[in-house]
Amino acid sequence: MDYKKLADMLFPNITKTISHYEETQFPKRNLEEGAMVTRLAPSPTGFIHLGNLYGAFVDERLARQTNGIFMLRIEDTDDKRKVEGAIETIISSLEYFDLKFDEGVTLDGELGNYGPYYQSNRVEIYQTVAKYLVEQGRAYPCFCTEEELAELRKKQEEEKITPGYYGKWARDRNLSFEEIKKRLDNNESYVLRFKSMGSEDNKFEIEDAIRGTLSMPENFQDIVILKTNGIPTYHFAHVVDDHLMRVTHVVRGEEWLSTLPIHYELFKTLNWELPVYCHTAHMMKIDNGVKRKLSKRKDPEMGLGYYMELGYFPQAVREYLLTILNSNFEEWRIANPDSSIDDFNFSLSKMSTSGALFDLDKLNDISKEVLVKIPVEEIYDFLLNWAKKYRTEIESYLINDKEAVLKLLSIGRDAKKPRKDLIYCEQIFDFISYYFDEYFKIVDKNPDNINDEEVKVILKGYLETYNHNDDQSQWFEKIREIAEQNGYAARPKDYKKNPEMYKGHVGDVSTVIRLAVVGRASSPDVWEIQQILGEDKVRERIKSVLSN
RNA sequence: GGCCCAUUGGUCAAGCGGUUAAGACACCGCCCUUUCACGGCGGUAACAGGGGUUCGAGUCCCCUAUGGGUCACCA
Repeated sequence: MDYKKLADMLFPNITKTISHYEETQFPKRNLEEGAMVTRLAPSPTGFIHLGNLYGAFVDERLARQTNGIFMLRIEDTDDKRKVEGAIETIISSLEYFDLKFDEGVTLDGELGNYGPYYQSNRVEIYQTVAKYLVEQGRAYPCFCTEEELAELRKKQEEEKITPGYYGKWARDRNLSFEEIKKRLDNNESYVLRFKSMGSEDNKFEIEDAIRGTLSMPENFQDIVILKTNGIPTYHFAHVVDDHLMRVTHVVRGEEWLSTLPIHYELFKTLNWELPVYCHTAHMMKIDNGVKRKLSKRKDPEMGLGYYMELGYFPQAVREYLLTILNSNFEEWRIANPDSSIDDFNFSLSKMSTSGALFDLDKLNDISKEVLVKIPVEEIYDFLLNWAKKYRTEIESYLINDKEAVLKLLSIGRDAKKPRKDLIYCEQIFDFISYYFDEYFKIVDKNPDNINDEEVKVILKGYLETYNHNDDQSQWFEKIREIAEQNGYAARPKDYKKNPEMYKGHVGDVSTVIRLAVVGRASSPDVWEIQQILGEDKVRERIKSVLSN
């Protein structure tokens, strides 16, 4: 068989060679020693979840840490899956979480010299490589129809042998030139298959930067590399692109592990250097007591949009991700509470190989720690931006009462043991919403030992003695007096010693006041809140309860 | 079903042949305290099971179980 002739017949329009691309168009990158080139290569299905962010974060850390390149390539080789606006969603979601690309697809065009960065625009490149494989006798056209393949599979399953297109089952593997020409002239459609030389019985070893040495069987399937429409499959595009784009580290989910032998054989056949593979564990979710992989269909709350709508801070999410990404991060953080995460030495070998369950409690806890270190002005700005996008009805409140909001957010923050109340925007607004009359509402109940009559007595006394200019201790002294006058212990300790002597203690009294002013049984310091509310609002709220 | 990967408390996880098997989150209790939050102290709770190898096994080997992944002209 004259493979050269076959190649020319199959690809008459392909005139460039691989070395043209390797030497002229996509030469080796001139980066410093050890610089890693990573890529995020999503398909534009429009949905991006926490697991994707997890993987993207690995890419980003690696590139950032080594002064390498982090690029975005769109794997749009399957138009059935294309979703309108998906790319915008992907880019803006990642941007929200502070993941910025050095190269590749951006919101306004493409950046970098190794493009195009849409795989659909790289067809000529793939075909050039495919043509080479045909010339080498390592790729051939296959005219089998879907039905024929289904039948083949059925037969193989009945005989209980490994299904697939390989060896003697590869019907079109040894078609003669004339036969192929005849079918081509006949306009029959075909796919291009890779001719595998591997054997199921042979094993090979490969290093994975996360998992260590892997032992896998060789690939032996004649996989499709170009589909009927001339577009490559993932396997082929991955090998060609990551080689030509000079990617050094391929970070991807563990679902790719089982196709690694295919990629391995492709790289070897083309005599290209293998990238370092990094197969990450999946992020899992607990569902009816069982752990399972995150699913885009079943787990919309795992979508990044969910966190953006609730207004989680990117710093918090990044920090959380890092704790599950690298097991020593938390200890490092405790030792270096004020360092930037850029100073943390992220390491692939410290990554877990089993899937982590997403833990919202932990995220929230980390978020509290992170937010307490962010200046209130910054929190305010973030909150406002969030409101502009997701809660337009509260935007004007935040703007009109900016000073008050800043103060509300600051209560108890700069103490030696600062309060850690703030987690995410939705929660933050709820936390301060009592300030706004339109949102103020009494939601909790008075203590059981205090009936409505008693409540009025207490509030009446409070209103009569209230002086907005009292300092905090003067103010609380008065509350103690009210407590005592009405049969409550002025100090909780007294009450604990002799509970039968009192109706309750000063805490009960202040709860009544807190409820009238803030609307909730739990809140930061009432005196501070009152100072922010202003005298009129305080008196109004007390009066309103009294008049009920 | 074949192949591949995984398996330490409720969760995330240290651990690389000898440890009282760390730590964090969650939970519970106590303390601080006018509530809450913060903080402090303490507590419950784990090596999936069975065989080996070894003086000694969470750590090495084998089997089983469980979970996950993958077996497309999807990525």
